Amino acid sequence: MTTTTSDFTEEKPNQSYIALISKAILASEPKKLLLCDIYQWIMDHYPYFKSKDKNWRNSVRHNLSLNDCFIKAGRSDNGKGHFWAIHPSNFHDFSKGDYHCRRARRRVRRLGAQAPLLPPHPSALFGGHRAACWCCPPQSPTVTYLPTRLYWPWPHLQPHGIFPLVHTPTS
DNA sequence: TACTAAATCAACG
DNA sequence: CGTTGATTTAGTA
Repeated sequence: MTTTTSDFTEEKPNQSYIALISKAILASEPKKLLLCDIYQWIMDHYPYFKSKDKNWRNSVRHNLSLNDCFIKAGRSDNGKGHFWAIHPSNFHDFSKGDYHCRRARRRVRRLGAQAPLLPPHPSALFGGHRAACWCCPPQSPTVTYLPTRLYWPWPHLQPHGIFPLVHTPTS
């Protein structure tokens, strides 16, 4: 049929940017995407964002940078920026459609407002290292922190499935 | 009303 | 591209 109903005025989806970004990332096989691919996924699935107005891209970048639930997961091969992934502490909730980012935002933190970061659940041991699993709910209430929020925090651990290792931050 | 999460606009390196 | 600040808006207590 013709695409004469080219939806000039497609309504903006009532989903948060966190939800949109997360869906894009989770829809990918390695569960990580480059910024440009996040753009593309959102445009492919929500025609509203195909408009000339590209301010929404700023908001996407803003959310990636600001929210702890997004972490950088390595660099692309040819300098197209970072891969973006879901923080393990949020992976399970996000996978089930709960996109509420309860944990603190980077930089903009309020006293006592930072929720404790959940550890990976020790489902197995590999080479003396605790195995992390992004796909299973955390089960260990004993560990109380994650080393870092910006990068995949456990370079020696592989989540459930095929994930690349990520360099650790140097700070 | 006050508080907060999210959205928006935008400067900067 | 990625961070960050400032401001506004929407939802809720």
